[in-house]
Amino acid sequence: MELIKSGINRYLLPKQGKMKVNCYIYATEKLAAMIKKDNSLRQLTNAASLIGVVEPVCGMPDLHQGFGLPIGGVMATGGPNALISAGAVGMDINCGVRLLRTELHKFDLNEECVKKFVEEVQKKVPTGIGKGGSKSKVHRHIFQKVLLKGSRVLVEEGFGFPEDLTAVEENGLLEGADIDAVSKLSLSRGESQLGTLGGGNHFIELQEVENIEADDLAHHFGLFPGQITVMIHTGSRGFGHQICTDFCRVFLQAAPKYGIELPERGLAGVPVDSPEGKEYFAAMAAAVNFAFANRQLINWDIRGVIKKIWGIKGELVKVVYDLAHNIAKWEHCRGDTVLVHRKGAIRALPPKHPLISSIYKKTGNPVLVPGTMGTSSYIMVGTKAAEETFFSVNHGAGRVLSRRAAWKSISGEEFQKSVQGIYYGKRSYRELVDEAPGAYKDIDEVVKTLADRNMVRIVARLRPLAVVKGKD
DNA sequence: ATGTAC
Repeated sequence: MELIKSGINRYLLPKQGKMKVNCYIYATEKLAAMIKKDNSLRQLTNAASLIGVVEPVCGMPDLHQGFGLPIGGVMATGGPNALISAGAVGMDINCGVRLLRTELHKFDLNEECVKKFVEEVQKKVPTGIGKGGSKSKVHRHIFQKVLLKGSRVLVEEGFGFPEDLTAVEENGLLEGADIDAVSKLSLSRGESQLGTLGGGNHFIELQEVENIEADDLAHHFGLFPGQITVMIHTGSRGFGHQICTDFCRVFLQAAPKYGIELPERGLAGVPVDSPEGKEYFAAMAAAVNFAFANRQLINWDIRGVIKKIWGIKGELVKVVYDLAHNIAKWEHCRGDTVLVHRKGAIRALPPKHPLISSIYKKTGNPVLVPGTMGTSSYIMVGTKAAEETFFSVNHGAGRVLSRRAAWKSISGEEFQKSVQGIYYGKRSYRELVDEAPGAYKDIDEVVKTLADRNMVRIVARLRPLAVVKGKD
């Protein structure tokens, strides 16, 4: 597939065949070469062939093949033919990241309390998939309320502070959720999973601020050099997964009725105003709210751990920000209101944007980009130039090896070397190798791609000290 | 990502 260079770190995949709009891929030369190796460009052109799609379909520098839309894909739809696609949001609805900041400095930590942190978090937060990872401590009536009202419910129930809510995308609530739109199976899978981490790439990481690149912004975000932070990466667990599965089936069956031609099964979509489209949106919103609340509850557990180990009050552990990686939302961009599907992409609103939470009006919303379990994470902010991607930027490093390939090609020795100095508890090579840094692209290069285009500004870099991961 | 498959 031919990519035409089109400005700094940007390639045009021109409209051809059944495509209705152009695609843009954001990559350095090196990253573009990686992106060409899997099926992700084909998937972007398929998305660009859907009815009602708005130009351009975007591929982020961490782009890689997924189900339907690739991970790192952004697809907006609009106008009378606006389509909604469950596959273009992804299986893990509102998979996302929350960052906490403490008043601790790295000099306040020693090896012993870093280990203690991991042990205590493992004790408090259920991890892994299936039964072990699904022992929620909140009552069923809270679960149902959460689906409709988001993370606010947990604050009301005593699992957070009102201040937490102002530091969450959409204040932790996507309006329009409806429990009747959610299958019984989703509800039964979800009700025991609020406050659980999951497996795969989900994690809780203890970090230090290793470098600050924009003093003014870092100061506004409450960050200082050497500071200890905690990053939470998780989503809507089996609840969102089941909703995606349910509606992919519904959409696949309903699409012909609306005269929608599907370039591939994973992109199955229906008009957003159709009964099926409305029902999916209502179910997706419930999963979005579940995931915001999931991170809020884990946040609360971490406050407990920090208090136990360092004696620091929960109020002094603040939320920097919390945002979604997998979501579809109506957003205002370039004089239009469009339904932005982000699948492995983050919203990065520039300063003064009307949708930004008041606390970040002056700076733009913090953009949290996790690295891998062995490499640093980044905090950035979007600029006005991010308008060309519907204010979306890359969400992580992006896989370069599949799980199987990682297991086959990364040796125990290589794995150990790549996570040296990072405490990850009593987890084996076998359990973690598919998350090895070597299975991912170079986060520094990925982040630099959009920074060099001035679509983002780098604020700070966070170095991992310890990580809690679930068993698969 | 995920009761890793219907």
